[in-house]
This record gives sequence, C-alpha cells and structure tokens, in this order.
Amino acid sequence: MPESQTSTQTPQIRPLNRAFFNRDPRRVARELLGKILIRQASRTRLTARIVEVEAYLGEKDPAAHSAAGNTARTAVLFGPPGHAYVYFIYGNHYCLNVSCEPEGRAGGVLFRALEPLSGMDEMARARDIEIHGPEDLRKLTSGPGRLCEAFGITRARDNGCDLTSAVSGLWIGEDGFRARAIRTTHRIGISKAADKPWRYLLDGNPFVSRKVRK
DNA sequence: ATATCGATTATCT
DNA sequence: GATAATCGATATG
Repeated sequence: MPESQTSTQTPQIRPLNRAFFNRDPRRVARELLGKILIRQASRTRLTARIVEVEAYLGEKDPAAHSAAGNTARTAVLFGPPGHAYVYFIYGNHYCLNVSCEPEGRAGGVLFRALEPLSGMDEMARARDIEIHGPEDLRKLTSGPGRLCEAFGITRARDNGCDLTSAVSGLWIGEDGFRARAIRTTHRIGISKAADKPWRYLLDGNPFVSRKVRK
C-alpha cells in the first residue's frame, strides 16, 4: 500500500474540543486544515487528513443552507458547535459539515477533500472502486461526495453526531501536524455569493478536489 | 487537457 | 415546479 503524503505514521490522535468550533466558520475552516477525520465503527479505523474545506456563514450568507432559516433540514447548523450537518444533494450524494458558532447562530464548514491515512482498503470497498497505484488514492476522498461515501457517512446515520467525542463513531482529531502553505480561493459549485474567498486548502497537496489554476 | 451532460430526490418557492 | 455546497461518463481539442 502506498505511503501517505503528509505522514508515514499516526502517533496519537486527540479529539478537538467544542471551543474550537465555537467561532467564525472562516477561522474554523482555516484551522481544520491538517486535522484528521476518524471513523471508528467496524474493526478497522478509518483516518484521513483534512486538506480542503469551505466556510459557510449563517443566515446572511446566500450560499449557505442556513440562509433559508432554521428548518428541519438545517437545525443542526443552528444547534451547538462541533456537530455533524449531513445533507443529501443531486439525488445522489451526501456531504459533511461541522457546525460552528454558539448555539442559536448558524454557520458551518464543508469537508471537501481528505488525504487517506489508514483504512484505505475499506474506503475502496465503500466506494466500490479498485486502487491500482498511488494516483488512484485520490479517487477515495477527493471531493465532498466521495469522502462521505468512503467513510459511509449518511444523513440517517450521522446527522447531528457529536464530532468532538471519540465515543462517537465519527469525530475530528489532531496529531500535531502543522499545516504549512494555506491557499484560499472562491467556493466551488455554488451560484450565489460565488465570489467570496472562503475555500481553504493545503497548497500543493495532491488530494485537493481540483487542481489550483495558475 | 477542458467542456458538457445526465442521474435522481429532498427541499424550498 | 425548479433547483441543488456532486460525480462519472462521454465528447472534443
């Protein structure tokens, strides 16, 4: 199995605390780069480093789902910080966010791309693809829909899950990795407020969902 | 290499 | 009834 790009071992992963998420989504997004998403459900632990995210502000961001107000769909975004907001899109895909800001105020960060660290075999099974070389690893978790499929994330299973608790089947941790070059660009795939530079990625990381144009 | 398009359903207008 | 925080396949340069 090919080695990962940013680390060759996984020392010790500690959960992020709730205060980390109790802030402006743009700040949370930037600082989430280099952190780790963990799925501990089966015998195998799935881990992958966060390399690309987008910030969505509260009710005043036209591109945010929370712009429609606190509905059955978006309730988690208005709830306490550090919880999973999972939505279904295009009749095909799930996408994962983490809620930000204090309870009562909306805001979140969309997970757009991860760099797999462990459990790649199980991810490939979940994605129903075969990995033949290091280049193929991108197909596991490079894209918001892909990473959810690789991690088995669905709305029924994970929406509202507390991502700050290692007791959860899904959580976010850190292992001491320090993000170096961080790049910001406009957000992907939206039509409203498309000019806002609220997409954050590890510059040069091969697992980002799209190549950075020059 | 980039461009375009169809799939498929929850949610909102 | 229209749209959507996507993906994968196909077409074209």
